Amino acid sequence: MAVTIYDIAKATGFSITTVSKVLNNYPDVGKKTREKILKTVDEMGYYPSSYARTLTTKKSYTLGVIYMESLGIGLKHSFFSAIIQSFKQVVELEGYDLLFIANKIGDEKKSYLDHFKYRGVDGVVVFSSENDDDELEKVIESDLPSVIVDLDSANTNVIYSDNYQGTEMALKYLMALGHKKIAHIAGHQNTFSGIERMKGFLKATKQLGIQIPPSYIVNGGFFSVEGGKEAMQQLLVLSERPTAVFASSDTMALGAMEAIKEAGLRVPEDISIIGYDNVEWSDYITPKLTTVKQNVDKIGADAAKILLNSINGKNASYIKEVVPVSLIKRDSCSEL
Amino acid sequence: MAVTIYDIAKATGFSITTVSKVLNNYPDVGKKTREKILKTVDEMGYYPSSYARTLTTKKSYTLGVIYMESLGIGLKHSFFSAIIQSFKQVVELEGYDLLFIANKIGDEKKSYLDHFKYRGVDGVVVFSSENDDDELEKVIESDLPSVIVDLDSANTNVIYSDNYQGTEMALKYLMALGHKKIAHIAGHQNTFSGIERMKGFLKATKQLGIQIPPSYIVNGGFFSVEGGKEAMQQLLVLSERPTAVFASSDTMALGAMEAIKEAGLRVPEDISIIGYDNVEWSDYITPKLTTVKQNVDKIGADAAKILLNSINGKNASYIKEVVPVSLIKRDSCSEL
DNA sequence: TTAGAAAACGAAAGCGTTTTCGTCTCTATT
DNA sequence: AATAGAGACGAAAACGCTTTCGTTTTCTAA
Repeated sequence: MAVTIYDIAKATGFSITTVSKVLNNYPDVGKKTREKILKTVDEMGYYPSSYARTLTTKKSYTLGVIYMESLGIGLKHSFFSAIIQSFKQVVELEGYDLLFIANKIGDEKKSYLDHFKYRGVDGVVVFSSENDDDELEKVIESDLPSVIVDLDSANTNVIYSDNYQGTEMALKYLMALGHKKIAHIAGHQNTFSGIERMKGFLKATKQLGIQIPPSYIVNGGFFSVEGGKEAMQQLLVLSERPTAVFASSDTMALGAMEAIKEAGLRVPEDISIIGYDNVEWSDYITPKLTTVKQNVDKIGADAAKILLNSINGKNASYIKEVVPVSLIKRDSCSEL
Repeated sequence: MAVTIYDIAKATGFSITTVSKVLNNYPDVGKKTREKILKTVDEMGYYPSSYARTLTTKKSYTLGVIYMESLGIGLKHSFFSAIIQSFKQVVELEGYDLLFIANKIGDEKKSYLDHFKYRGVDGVVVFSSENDDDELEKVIESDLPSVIVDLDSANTNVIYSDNYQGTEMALKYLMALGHKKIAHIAGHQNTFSGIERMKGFLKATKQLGIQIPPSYIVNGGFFSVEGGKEAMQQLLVLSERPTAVFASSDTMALGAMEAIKEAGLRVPEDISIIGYDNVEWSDYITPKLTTVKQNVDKIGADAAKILLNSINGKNASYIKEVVPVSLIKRDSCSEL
């Protein structure tokens, strides 16, 4: 059907070897020959077959991507889609395409790893905050170059935001405003960022010398608005109500704000709120949400660079990169 | 490196033909043979090479996806990422993987079409609202099966929301509330949805028998918050101010709301606002935004089905599917 | 003019599959 | 006992490319 290297050879009168050579910029081919072949390639609309090529070279210029859909968010989560976007932009420069796979081949359910090997990807990037996934673990421990975003692991390259710095910044800011009764709406504890931010909260709070009663730490579930709302309601009925709340995500912060409003209180006058993520709409809600911003562009781009280096054998050992975050001060916090 | 069909053949003492046959469920192989081979396949951790397989079968079980990044939104746009998500889920069932390509191979910039052919994809899905893209046109007009989302074309399968129905519903709703002075903040007119909603507005408004002065139609740019705000500001200085505004997107509606607030007016008491898209945060802002919801899940899933049918030669001619929308009534509109 | 070096080119093997068609061995039928 | 047919299996070609290594041609210098 499509025109092959043989057609070009026949049309030009040279051998397929020579055609292949000009296609791959080999030096040992005459100038006139090269020009003639190139011209014919163009005229006949020839393009090589990536399959045939990969079959012999063992290099597919394809990167596998996994993202966790288990929470039902997946691509819709702007945190991930933004990272993927910037990731894609840098790998493109090197000629790599992205393959989103299903974890089944044909009829049988196959593991991600098997599927990636089947597809012959050169490397894998995984976007996931979720701990303890067997399939994931197999990919990480395999010899396939990989980088994993927003999760820690000793067995491959990792990159994630500095959750400790983030919580600490938030806490310091709140304390600078005079708050001492600070509560934490935690993200799900099966999630890397949920755990880290919780730990960060505990640590920073100790360092900064403020006492946090256990009742000030409530679980907000899977980073949902509803979860944040319910968590806040628990906080609201406390005899000694917190004056500020640090939520592990903007969605939960939003839920918390709703709960506060429904209780007839105001943000930030009665209770200050600080979120995490700086999602698109955090600047649009009322009051505008003060939040910790993750550097998604840098995370995506650096993840790409790490993976590319790993593929090219330039990484001696596994890289662990922790990306700084920044505090976006808006209107949801006020002085006590 | 990896174990091939030859290794299985050698280990079991059968020929590669027979091995291949059991792998592909051919009937002419003995029961014991089949079992033995299957066992060895499992033990040796064999998986076929998709490249070798595709090379002979011409079937890659790979679908190309294009989405427009020109507006700088791309994957981040929740409208697209939600559709991709549901699209992916149905094609996965048939064993297809998704390939996100760059529009270059190696060093040279190549067209999407060339790249898709190079990669040997079985079909292409394009997510784009943008008219007049040359590269896109080439893909659409090619013999590659394709489906295009949120854009109209006579040369391939298309699927999009019923923008006429959407605008009409919005307008009727506004009129039922007593509004007659209704303005439109239009989306960019190089965009399919921008154009369609504008046309829909004109048409419905005529049918419903209300007069709209030209000054009531303002351009909101590329569906940005900023653009919506500026557009609203133009509306605000009119001698006869509209009492309701239909914006072509939630983002622009949000911008409009900001402009109104800054002008010291209130939504919906002074001006009613209705958006389009039902983005995640439209339920979270104050007041909660009344908006037209697109059925993204259905769009994605049906796009997948259409493409799959097209690949399997089941579509006699090109399909055009228009998906109904629904009106989400919230708090940003009130009776006049 | 000629030997040797450099430049151009091609033959062939190999990559890992699928698939057609042929061969061989049974079993069942007459 | 002979034979037709079914059941199992394998040889070999084909898919489209890359790459090594050898061969031929052309050029340079003595």
